[in-house]
Amino acid sequence: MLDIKLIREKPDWVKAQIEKLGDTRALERIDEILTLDQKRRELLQEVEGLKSYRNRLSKATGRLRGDKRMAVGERMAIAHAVLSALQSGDYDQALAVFENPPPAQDTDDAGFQDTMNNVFARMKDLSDRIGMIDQQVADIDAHRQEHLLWLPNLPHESVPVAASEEDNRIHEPHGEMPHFDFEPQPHWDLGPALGIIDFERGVKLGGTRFYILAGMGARLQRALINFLLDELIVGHGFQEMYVPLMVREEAMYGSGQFPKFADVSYRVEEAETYMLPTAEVAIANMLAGEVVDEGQLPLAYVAHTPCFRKEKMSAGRDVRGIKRVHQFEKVEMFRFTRPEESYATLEEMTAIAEGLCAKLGIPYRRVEIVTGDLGFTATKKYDVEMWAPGCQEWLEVSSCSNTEDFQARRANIKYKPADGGATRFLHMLNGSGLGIPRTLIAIMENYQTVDGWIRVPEVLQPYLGGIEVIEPR
RNA sequence: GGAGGGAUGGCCGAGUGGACGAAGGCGGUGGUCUUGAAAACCACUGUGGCGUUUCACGUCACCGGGGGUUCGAAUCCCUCUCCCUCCGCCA
Repeated sequence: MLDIKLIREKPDWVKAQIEKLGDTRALERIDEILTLDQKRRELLQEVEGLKSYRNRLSKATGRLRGDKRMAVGERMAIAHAVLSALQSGDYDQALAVFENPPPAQDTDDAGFQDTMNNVFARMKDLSDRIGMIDQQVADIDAHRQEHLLWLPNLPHESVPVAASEEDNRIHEPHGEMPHFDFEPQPHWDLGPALGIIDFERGVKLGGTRFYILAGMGARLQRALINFLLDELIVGHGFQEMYVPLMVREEAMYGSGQFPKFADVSYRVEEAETYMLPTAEVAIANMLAGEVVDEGQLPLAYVAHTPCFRKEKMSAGRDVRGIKRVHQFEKVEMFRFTRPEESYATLEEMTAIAEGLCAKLGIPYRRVEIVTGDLGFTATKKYDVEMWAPGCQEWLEVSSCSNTEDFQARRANIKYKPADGGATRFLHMLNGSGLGIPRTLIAIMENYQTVDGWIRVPEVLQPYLGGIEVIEPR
C-alpha cells in the first residue's frame, strides 16, 4: 500500500511513477483518492469541532442537572441561557454560560427538569448531526481504502523504463552450456520413459495439470529440497519455518495477493481460508501488526511449502510437462530489513539464488525486470533463469523482489529504531530459492544421457545415498 | 462436538454511566542522593488521524472487532473473533 501522505503531497510524481508501470486504471484511482481524501479532511475538521463541543457540553450539562451545591433557581437560570444558546446553534455561547452564570430565577424542580429535558433534546440534535457526518466519513474511508488497496507499488528509480517483458534486460549467462551429440529430449518425454513422472495417473487423481513424481522422481525432488534448505540455512543464515498452508483472507491482503489476484488462489470454503499460492504470503504475515526492535533486523527466513495456483489456462501455452501446474513445491527466501539496506539485500538474495544454480551445475542467467513487467508489489525485481536444453527454453526458477514498505504497510509491520526514535515501517523482500519443478526440469534436461538416463548432479548425490545415475528400473 | 470462563497501556492488574487515556505495581528513560553502584525519592514514559505559527501546541479517536442504548459508554445491551479450563473424539 502506498502512503496516503505521499499521494496527497506529490500526486503528479506518483502518477508519473505509475505511468511507467502502464497501469492506467491506477492513474484514475489516484484522482479518485485525492478527491475523497480532500472531502474526508473537510468533514473531519467539521465533525471533530462538533465533537469537542459535545464532549464539553455534555459534561457541563450533565453535571448541572444533579448539582446539589447550587440552588435550583441558579441552575434554572443557567439552563435557560444554555437552552437559548443551543437553540441558536451557538455552542461557544452555551459554554460561556457556565463560566459566567446569570442571576437566579424563580422556579421549582419540575420546571427545572422540564428545561433540562429541552436542553438534552438540543444536545441530541448535536449528537445526531455528528452521527450523520461520522457515517459520511466512514463511507469515504471505505472507498479510499478500497482504491488504495488496488494501487501497485512504485518502481525504484534504477528500474529500466519499458512497456513489457519483451524489454527485460537479460544479463550474460553463467555456467557451461551443455553439448549433446544427440537430440536432447524434453522432460515430458524423459520423465515418463524413465518412469519418474506419471502424467496420466496424476490427471486421474487431480485433474488437468496435476502429475505424480514416481520413485526416483520423488526422491530427486526431496533431495533437491533438502539441498536447497541446507544451503540457505547453513550457508546463508536463514531460519527455517514450517507454516500453515491455508491462510486467512487478511494474510492475502497483507502480502498484496488480494484484491488484485484473488482469482488465482484456491479458496477453502469450509475453513474460510485460502491455499498458499506461495510461502511468501505466510512468512510476510507472520509479523503482521507487530513492532520489532531494530536490533533484531535483518530477519531472514526460509520455508519449503507446496504452492497452489489456479493458473488460468492460456490455450496451448506451457500445457506440456511440469512447468506450469496447480500444485508445486518451492523453497522461499524472505527477509525483513531496515529501509537503508533493502537494496543491498535484494542484490544479495539474487546472488544467493544464482549461487544455487551454479552449485547445481546448470547454466543460468539473470534478468532485470523492467517497469512494465514489475508486477503489483515490487519496486525492483530480478528473475533468475535456468537453461533447459530439451524444451529449448530459459526457465524462471527464481524471482527476487524488494517490496520496500509496500507489504509492511498492508500488514502493519514496523520496527523500533535503536536510537529511540518513532517506529517506522520496515522493508520486506522475497525470493525463490528455488522453484522446484522448473529446477527439476533443468536438471533432467541438462543431465540427460544418450540413453535417456539422468545423471544426478554431484551436490545432490549425498542426498540420494550416493546414487549417480537415474536409470529405468 | 458439549459445558463454562475470559480479552484493559511494553508487561501484570484495578476500574459504582459523568473529574477515565484510564488507579496501583513492574519494566523503561531522565534526575536527586552517592567516591561508584545498589536502595530510596522525584519527574517523564501508548498508538493513530486531522489542523496549525511543526523537534511544539491544539483537537479527535482508540480499553479484542463491529453495531446499539444515552446529552454522555472501558463501564449497559447485541453480535463476531480470538484465548483459556473441563468433558468427548482423534494422527
